[in-house]
Amino acid sequence: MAGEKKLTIRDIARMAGVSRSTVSLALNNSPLVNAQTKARILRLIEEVSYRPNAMARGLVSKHCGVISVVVPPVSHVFSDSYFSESLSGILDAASEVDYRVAIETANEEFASGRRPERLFEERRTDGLLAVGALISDRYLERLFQAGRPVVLVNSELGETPATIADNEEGTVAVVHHLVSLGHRAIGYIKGPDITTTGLQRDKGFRNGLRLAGLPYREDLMACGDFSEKSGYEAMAQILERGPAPSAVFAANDMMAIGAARRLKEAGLVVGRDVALVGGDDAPLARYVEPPLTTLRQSMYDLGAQAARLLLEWVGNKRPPARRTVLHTELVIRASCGAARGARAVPGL
Amino acid sequence: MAGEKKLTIRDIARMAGVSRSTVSLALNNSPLVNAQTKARILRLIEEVSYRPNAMARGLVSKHCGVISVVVPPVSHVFSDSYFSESLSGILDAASEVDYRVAIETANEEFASGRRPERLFEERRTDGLLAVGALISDRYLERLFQAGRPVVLVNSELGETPATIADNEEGTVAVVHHLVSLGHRAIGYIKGPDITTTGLQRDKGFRNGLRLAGLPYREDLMACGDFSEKSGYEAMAQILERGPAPSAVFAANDMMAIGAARRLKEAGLVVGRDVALVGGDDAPLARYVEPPLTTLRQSMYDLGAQAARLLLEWVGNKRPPARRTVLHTELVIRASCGAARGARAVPGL
DNA sequence: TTGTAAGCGTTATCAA
DNA sequence: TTGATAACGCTTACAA
Repeated sequence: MAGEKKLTIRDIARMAGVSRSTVSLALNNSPLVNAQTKARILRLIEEVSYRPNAMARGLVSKHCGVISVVVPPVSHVFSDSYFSESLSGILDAASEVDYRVAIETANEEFASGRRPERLFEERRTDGLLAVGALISDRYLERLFQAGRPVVLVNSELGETPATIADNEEGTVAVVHHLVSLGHRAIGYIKGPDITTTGLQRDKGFRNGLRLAGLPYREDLMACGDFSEKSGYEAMAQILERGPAPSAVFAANDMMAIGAARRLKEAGLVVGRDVALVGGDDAPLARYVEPPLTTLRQSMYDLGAQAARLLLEWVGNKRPPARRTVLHTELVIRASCGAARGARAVPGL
Repeated sequence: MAGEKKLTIRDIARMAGVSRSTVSLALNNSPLVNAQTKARILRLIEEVSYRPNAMARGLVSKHCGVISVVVPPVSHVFSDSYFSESLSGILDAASEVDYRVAIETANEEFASGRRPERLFEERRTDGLLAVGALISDRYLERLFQAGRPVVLVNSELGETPATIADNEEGTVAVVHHLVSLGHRAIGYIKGPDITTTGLQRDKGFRNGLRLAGLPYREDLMACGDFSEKSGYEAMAQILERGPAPSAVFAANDMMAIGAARRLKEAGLVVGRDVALVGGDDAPLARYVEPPLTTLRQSMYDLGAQAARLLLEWVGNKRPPARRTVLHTELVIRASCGAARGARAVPGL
């Protein structure tokens, strides 16, 4: 449509009556160019709306202005607030420094086919962010040790730089809260051992019991995989073994919601007969009936912070501090039994 | 770490004892190179794991291997299945042809600052996908008319190529279903007029009533903006005006959930006293109590299909057919009153 | 079928 | 302070 063909730095140089390098210097805001000349060139550039070619720039500078976010290959991965919120944080942090964000799905051949290293080798990305990596994702450590800029969002993997939430401390607080409400037999739906969050919350749960002088009861525990279904099944197992505990802690909200479904089937009313606590503060948590008490970790902040670390690294060529820890927060809602004096927060 | 410095096409040429252009031809699978030579070169490339520099390639080919997805600037945009599912579809379609996907947030200055045109001019993207664009997003038409590859996901904007769902027909089916259950007074929570989906469902609702020989009753209608809160408030308005209708259609699931909250406050039981239907089949729809009957549109498919169209366009340099229409599906769950003989689908 | 050479649009080096 | 000129790593006519 637009009859004009693409302008290059040559055209600008000619139009401004200077050389290409002068234009380049002006463009990159170098102090080596006369302020007046610079202003004149920049004005011209604005007028004719010239845009430097990013690929030509990148060819020389060795930077492409893109960071990549690796997410698990689940089809509805972004429906999970865990990922969607961290992505929002990442996008905001990247746009602050005019970087673009690309998404990579970690399908089966991703690690085995050395896709991440290819991304770097082909110069398609300047750095990698992995959200909710599993401890089996060794390729991330491999990348880090090869000197690639990599930051983990909410997981720990050896020395690889990461942002994490203090889920262990938070879970101690969860137990403390339940105990303070008078609960002594606390059911536990454990998260997967291959996730940092699962491990952290497990440690916290056990510590919490210890601090309260309560025993860790295997008969009240069952394992899940963070899915709703697994929470339902874990709850079923626990109920089969004996009388229902007066309180249940599930390592995340989806499992808590599954557990609630099973409890309801057993004729128990969550919030009255059984106190229930989950984790993550998923959007769903406030819509279920009753609204779910949960251990909130701000995935938005974890994502944004990780992106900032990564971008700094890319800029400085020097890895940042190994870990950044953000705080979790216990959000008390009706599922915990407001009647017993707990501070309740409305569902919406 | 790795002591070896980056290999270039020169190195490969030297090692293989051929010229650079031969390597290039082999790399691009050209028929102009001897099959044996090609095989030998490719084997060598594999052995030494040489990776062509994408930016150098792009500088010549004028393609960067990236398409961009524009999403609204809402912080939790990906928590909305509408966006997250379409993104999954887009990712899968892009990976089929080894393209990468970048995310762009359409914040205030996005359109006014001509960000999208910059992306193209700076050669940072090969094409644009807009998910759930508003009819006020005129910049998308502008881009299309300037010859830029743009495809809309689930919206219509002049001649711009798009994939859409047949929400109008689907909504006619919704009304038909409610009428067949015996409902005559159907409450209506209307979606925003600036969205294609809102308009489609509005047309469908009116058509459905007309086909059933029922009047469109202003007193049973209120407008929302697709948010849970707006659904709650719209329902409140309708209830203030008179006796509750026996059925309510809300133009999307979040508004339906808000409406359910208000109905519950009014002492009405959804699925028994009032039939409720939403739209989108959000993940939440099956978790609320009772599970929500909804008009499903597969955002995954809409996204994937749009991405395929876009990528074809980028490849061929020729715009695809103007529109692709995918079907919606009425998913019947308990909120519609299984007791009246409707086919019920379990909540999970 | 293969090699030579001329770009692609920048940045960076080094004189002037 | 500015201007030639040489990279950057690849593709593609064109020649051999």
